[in-house]
Amino acid sequence: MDGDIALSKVPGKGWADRAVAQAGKPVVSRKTVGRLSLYRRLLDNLRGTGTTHIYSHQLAHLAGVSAAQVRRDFMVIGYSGSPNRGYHVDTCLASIESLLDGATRQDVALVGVGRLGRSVLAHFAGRRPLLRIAAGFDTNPGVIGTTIEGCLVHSMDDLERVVAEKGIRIAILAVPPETAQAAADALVRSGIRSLVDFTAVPLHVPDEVFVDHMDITSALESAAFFARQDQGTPPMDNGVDNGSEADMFPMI
Amino acid sequence: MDGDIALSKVPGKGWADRAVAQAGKPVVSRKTVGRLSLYRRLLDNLRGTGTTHIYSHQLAHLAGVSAAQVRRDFMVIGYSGSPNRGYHVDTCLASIESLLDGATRQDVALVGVGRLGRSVLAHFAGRRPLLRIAAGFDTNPGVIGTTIEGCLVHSMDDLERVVAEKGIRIAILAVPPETAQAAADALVRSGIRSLVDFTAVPLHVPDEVFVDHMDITSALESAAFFARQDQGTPPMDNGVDNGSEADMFPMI
DNA sequence: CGAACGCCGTTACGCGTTTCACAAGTTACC
DNA sequence: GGTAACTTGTGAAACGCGTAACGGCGTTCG
Ligand SMILES: NC(=O)c1ccc[n+]([C@@H]2O[C@H](COP(=O)([O-])OP(=O)(O)OC[C@H]3O[C@@H](n4cnc5c(N)ncnc54)[C@H](O)[C@@H]3O)[C@@H](O)[C@H]2O)c1
Ligand SMILES: NC(=O)c1ccc[n+]([C@@H]2O[C@H](COP(=O)([O-])OP(=O)(O)OC[C@H]3O[C@@H](n4cnc5c(N)ncnc54)[C@H](O)[C@@H]3O)[C@@H](O)[C@H]2O)c1
Repeated sequence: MDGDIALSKVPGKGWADRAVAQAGKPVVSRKTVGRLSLYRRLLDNLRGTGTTHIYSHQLAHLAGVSAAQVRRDFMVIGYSGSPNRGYHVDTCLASIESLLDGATRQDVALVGVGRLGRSVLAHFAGRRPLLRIAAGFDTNPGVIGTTIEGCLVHSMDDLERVVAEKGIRIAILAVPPETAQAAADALVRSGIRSLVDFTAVPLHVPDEVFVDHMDITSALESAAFFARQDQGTPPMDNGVDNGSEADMFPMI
Repeated sequence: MDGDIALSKVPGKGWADRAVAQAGKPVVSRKTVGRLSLYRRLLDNLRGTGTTHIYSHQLAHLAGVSAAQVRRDFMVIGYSGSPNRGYHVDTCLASIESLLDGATRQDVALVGVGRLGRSVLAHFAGRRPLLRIAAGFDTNPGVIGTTIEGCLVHSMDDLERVVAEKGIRIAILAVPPETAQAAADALVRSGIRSLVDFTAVPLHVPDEVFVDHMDITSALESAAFFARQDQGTPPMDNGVDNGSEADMFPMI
């Protein structure tokens, strides 16, 4: 895997690494994007409950991060809340979504429509209008041609053609480990830009391609290792920062 | 001194962050454990090909990390290779496994035996003798009582009892998001120590419990975000460190 | 035989991220 | 009006972690 270092593009040197780059394009690290995605879900749920404003430490508590982290993340994307009302849920949400979702819809390819693939498919079906799993690919003749959760499964032979036709730039890889690298190669050839990989194999792809490795094996083995240690989660956890533990949620 | 100036060397908190703790128990970071799990799989495959020795830069290439990283990781766990032969696959593997696997078998509980749960089950079935998914739990009456991949599915009502009986300290959480926190609470009550969470919800558990969050939604949204950026993963990749790019694999 | 090479172990360093801490602002209440 | 109690925003320290670099040591070849 490629670790999880951020992606800052430092052109010169010192430079304003945080905040917005001059071209309006904010430079956001990988981890920050992941948290923003989480904040978005939380705020979305929150809006359903009629909440209109929220403080950083409240959102932090929901997200399981520190309050300073929340404020910093919002600073990175250039969103400001009122000093005493906290963050306005609607505008905050809009600000995050304008960054995470693009202006146009992005289609995703799912390579390997097995158990895991189907689970992912079901989970994402119709959840984000601007992020749609638009095509499946497999080698199993029994699956090719069928439509699962509104997603048509193609043959792997058609991968490059379909990906090009639909302008797909994101792929989810859920094939058996042995065929993972070959499938990744095919995806790269067809011009993929981002890859979410579920195989246990570290893929070799060009540096321009973003890869996120969801290594379930490592996760479980890590869990097993730390289950034997005295303490579970040594590093960061709930930063109280300010405010009491009690009456955390009067919330308007 | 490390950073810039020796400011606070307070023994209470600064502490020896790296290296081994004095009690022979190595202090290994979460990320290092994850990489060791990866090395282990790679070395295991490698052994199948008859390879007996491997250099740090070769293993690094396979794992997609830098050679210095591999050497440091092995230093952390106290394994040394021969200066000129590289690392001996068998002994290295034994060293990693003695750290990752414990002395005794660890049983794992799978909570939520749906599509995702079944996929995980199939993936781990009989793969690690010392890490076994020993019990499933679900609320669906159609699933309770059945045996899937050699794993008997119990009712959620029996969770605390079965977990206690089997001495389970590790759990995989794959239930619908709405019920995730309640299931986590039940697991914590029954004395769980580690949790691999697949729901999109940030769980609130005591600090002693290790939690690894596999957030597929964030992963995909991050992938979508970076697919729109100009470059994908610019920073470090293949650490050449030394040695040429060509003839990377003469290998014995 | 010795010198040059290649790899390992280790230490020091640098970078990215997180947290601390405080100025500035806003509201509410006396 | 004044002040007390909250916020947010943000510079700067602290921290975690990966990388560069150097010494050491076997091997190999001149
Ligand atoms: N299930 C997990 O939780 C888990 C954990 C770790 C890793 N993984 C990995 O995820 C992958 C998928 O797991 P799964 O449970 O869905 O397996 P699965 O066997 O149910 O599904 C694999 C699918 O890939 C298809 N396929 C096979 N070869 C292919 C190829 N060359 N090109 C395209 N499609 C191909 C198969 O037809 C099948 O539909 C596996 O690599 C597994 O190791 C899964
Ligand atoms: N599938 C993915 O890739 C993906 C991605 C992100 C998140 N998730 C999450 O993973 C979870 C499982 O996904 P899935 O596709 O397997 O869903 P699923 O519906 O196929 O399986 C859920 C299982 O949990 C059981 N269940 C329901 N309530 C329960 C309870 N209170 N206690 C115990 N078991 C209960 C159900 O009977 C079912 O068997 C979901 O929360 C989903 O959001 C999955």
